[in-house]
Amino acid sequence: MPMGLSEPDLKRIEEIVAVRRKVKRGTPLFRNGEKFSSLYAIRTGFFKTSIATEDGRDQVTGFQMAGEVMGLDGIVSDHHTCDAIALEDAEVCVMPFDKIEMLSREVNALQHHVHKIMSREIVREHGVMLLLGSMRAEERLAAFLLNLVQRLHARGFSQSELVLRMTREEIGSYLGLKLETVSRTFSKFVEDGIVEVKQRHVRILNPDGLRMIVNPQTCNA
Amino acid sequence: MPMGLSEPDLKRIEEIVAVRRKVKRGTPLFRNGEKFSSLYAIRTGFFKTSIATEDGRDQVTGFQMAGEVMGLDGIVSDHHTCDAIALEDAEVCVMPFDKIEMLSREVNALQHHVHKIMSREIVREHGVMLLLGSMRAEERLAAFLLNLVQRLHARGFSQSELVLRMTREEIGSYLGLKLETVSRTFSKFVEDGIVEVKQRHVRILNPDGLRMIVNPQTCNA
DNA sequence: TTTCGTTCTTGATGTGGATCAAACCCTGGC
DNA sequence: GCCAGGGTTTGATCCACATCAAGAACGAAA
Repeated sequence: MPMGLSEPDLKRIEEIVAVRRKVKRGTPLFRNGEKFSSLYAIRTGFFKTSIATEDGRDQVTGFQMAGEVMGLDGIVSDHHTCDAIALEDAEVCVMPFDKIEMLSREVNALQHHVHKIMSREIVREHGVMLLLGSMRAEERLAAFLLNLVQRLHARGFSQSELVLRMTREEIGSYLGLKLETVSRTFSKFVEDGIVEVKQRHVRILNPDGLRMIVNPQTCNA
Repeated sequence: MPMGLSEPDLKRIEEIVAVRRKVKRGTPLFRNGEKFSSLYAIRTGFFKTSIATEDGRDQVTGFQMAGEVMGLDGIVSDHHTCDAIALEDAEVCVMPFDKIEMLSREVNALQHHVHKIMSREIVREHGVMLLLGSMRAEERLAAFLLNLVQRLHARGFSQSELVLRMTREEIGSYLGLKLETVSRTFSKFVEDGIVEVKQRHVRILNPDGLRMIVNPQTCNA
């Protein structure tokens, strides 16, 4: 949240995020088709969002962690267009969107903050399109790992160690790969001494190696 | 734009979209890295947006036509993060974003409209992720064609005939395919009697055939 | 009109990742 | 502790699309 807000403004924003909701692991926070009414800010836990087609195809569109916002997809049609599933027990702030709109008319900083959150999501998805459209399996997984640790590090976790909250299949769905390919690519990285993998525990031994794989040019390692 | 606005509100919105800018074919409306200040609504013409990596990779993130808005990516960092190139001579409305924010504080309908436009873009990109992540070449091209004619039809053009404004290579970049594959897939569709293709002129002979390819289940044809 | 450059088509061949299959390893429940 | 079942690894094979290559068709400019 932006800084430098006046006392009464802060108070009113706090009111918006006052309502909490717990979501058990494996359980949906919302589902495709449900009426949209609120955005959700993750307090604790880890989510995936995914869309499904009638013919059983399934695409994970993102993994969300503490501090990130879900539900933006629901604004346009007043209904959610994807599923948000908790990958571990989680707690979210329920932020009624009409209240957000009301308050952001009066608090400029909130208004701009909301716009930035939506713009950030658009830019993130551009990056995913680049990944899905033009990268090879190793590049995709390397980019994925780098992105995850970077976000975790920004939240005070290790730069080199992480616990995957999702299955190989979910990673594969997100990256446009089959789970076997994800597994093989992990094994390849281990062989090359770039990472250590013990089930869902990953330790990055050579971050520059990963960067090198994603972008051979801009890397001096 | 939403209906049912009061006379003075309409007047002020018109002021925002008063400034026009012409963009010649092949020319950028804005480029990655440029300072962000305005959103652009297309009046006439056709654009592509794309992102480029240092190592020469290039991903077309969308094709935009009359009535659609570009520039949303620039809000988050105050700088554009993609290139917008006119694929034919075009004219856009320049909408200063600070004015949009100012006015949308007072005109609720405008505020919600802006939110919907951003949400729509997020949902559109989810669809592209599904396409890139899980569809085969024929499915991608069929989905692409259906999407294009649908949008053109909504603008009063034919349901069955369209002129592609972009090259095979640009289509390929958007769909995560090489230009040869795009060309071959077109040829396949022609063989199957689904479309007629004469260079960039496409006539859809069997729209259900296309729908069938995209989604075999939900189709009775 | 001719010419040049870009775009497009088509063929031959190669390959990265999908698919199919089997075994292994955790974890949670009893 | 033991068992059941989801999750993971690894191998063998296949195939969709990429790559490489050569023309052909078209449009713009001279």
